[in-house]
Amino acid sequence: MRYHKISDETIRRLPVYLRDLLTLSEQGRSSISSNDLASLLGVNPWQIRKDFSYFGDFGTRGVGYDVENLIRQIKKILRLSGVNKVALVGVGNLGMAVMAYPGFKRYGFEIVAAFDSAAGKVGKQIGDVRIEDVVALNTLQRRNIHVAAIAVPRDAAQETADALVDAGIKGILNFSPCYITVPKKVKVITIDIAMDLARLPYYLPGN
Amino acid sequence: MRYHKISDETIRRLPVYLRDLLTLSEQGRSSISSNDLASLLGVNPWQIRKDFSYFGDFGTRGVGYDVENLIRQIKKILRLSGVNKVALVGVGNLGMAVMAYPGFKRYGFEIVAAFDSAAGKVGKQIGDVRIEDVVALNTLQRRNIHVAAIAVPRDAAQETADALVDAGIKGILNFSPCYITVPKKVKVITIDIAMDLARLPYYLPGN
DNA sequence: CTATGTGAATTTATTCACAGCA
DNA sequence: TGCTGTGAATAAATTCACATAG
Repeated sequence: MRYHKISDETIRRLPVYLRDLLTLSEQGRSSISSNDLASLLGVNPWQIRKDFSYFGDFGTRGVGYDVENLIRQIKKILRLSGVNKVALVGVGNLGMAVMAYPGFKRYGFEIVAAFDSAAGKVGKQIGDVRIEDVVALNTLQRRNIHVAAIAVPRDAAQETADALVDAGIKGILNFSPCYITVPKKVKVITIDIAMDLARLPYYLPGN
Repeated sequence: MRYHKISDETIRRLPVYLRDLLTLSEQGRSSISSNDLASLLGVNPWQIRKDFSYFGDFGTRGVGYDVENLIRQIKKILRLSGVNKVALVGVGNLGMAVMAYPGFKRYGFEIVAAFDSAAGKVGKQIGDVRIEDVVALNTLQRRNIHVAAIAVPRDAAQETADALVDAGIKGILNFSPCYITVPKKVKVITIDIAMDLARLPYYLPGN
């Protein structure tokens, strides 16, 4: 193994590998070849081997990859080993779904705080989390929360992002349908499910 | 303009361009340069010009692009011009959020049917849509619905996809956290928000 | 003089083919 | 022999630079 800068495309694929490896682990599978993993994931075996080769010799030739070891290594690279505390801003329909989404826990994420600006929502209890007023965002730093999800209406997204940056947030998952500007040191990943649906008709047979 | 195969990357960006162009249009803006659009979107101007050049000469040199015309052209390429009827399978937390998501209407999508397997949910009315039993999926073809969203638990995703393919569905937006196998003529786009969150810690400053 | 449109150059990512290890 | 790991080949996407049109 030699040093390589890991490409963003590889980083994008790692969570997908991890997802199915966790499932395999739950099913008691201890080892898997790149071929089998590839057909499970719907990708090419050499893509998987290439991706893995960027950061280590994980496999055993003639055998395959050890599932548990691979999980450990991928988690380490993605920095998913511990628990990642996440704050949510905006507890509307989407925010509620985000809070209820069972997939996060699997990767060590826990939504430990929720904020909204509507007086009617503040104080309400959702599971273990009590909705706080957005003015309390500045408590995030001292509470050791470095990642936040934005699920507010478009017009409030930029000001929410600004407040989060002021509160020391280092990574933002943006569900609002717009581009937000942040300092370079802050990483933003925007998810707009309408954007994905919008490219589906292009691929449909002619009509 | 010459013929080029439009790359998937370009197709992925078109809905993002469209999103902000629609906002500009609502704000009454009639024309915009690639530079201004680029800074609005957080991308490079030449990327925008290159993308647009793949399918037409939309701009006016020295002036910029006509917003309304650009919207019309992008919609035409993405086949978003009319109304796209969408069926939803799985009306849990995520399914409810999908139904309530205001972003779809903007691109001409309308969720006109919803299905669930839980007896307690079947028959319930959500807005204009009455939840139907999944056994009624086979009515989709005659109802002229060609696109469906899957928001069922992982273990039910593949069988749901199979049923949708049998029902003549041509495009699937898969919210379930797994790969699903379908015939080549059917297009699947998988959205797993946990996958996006999972690569965020990688980009955070070292800890 | 401004801003588009596009070949050419560069960079990045994917695919291949096979050497090398268990 | 089976499957990984990886240089080399190929393909694809991005960036540049500038000719061209309004």
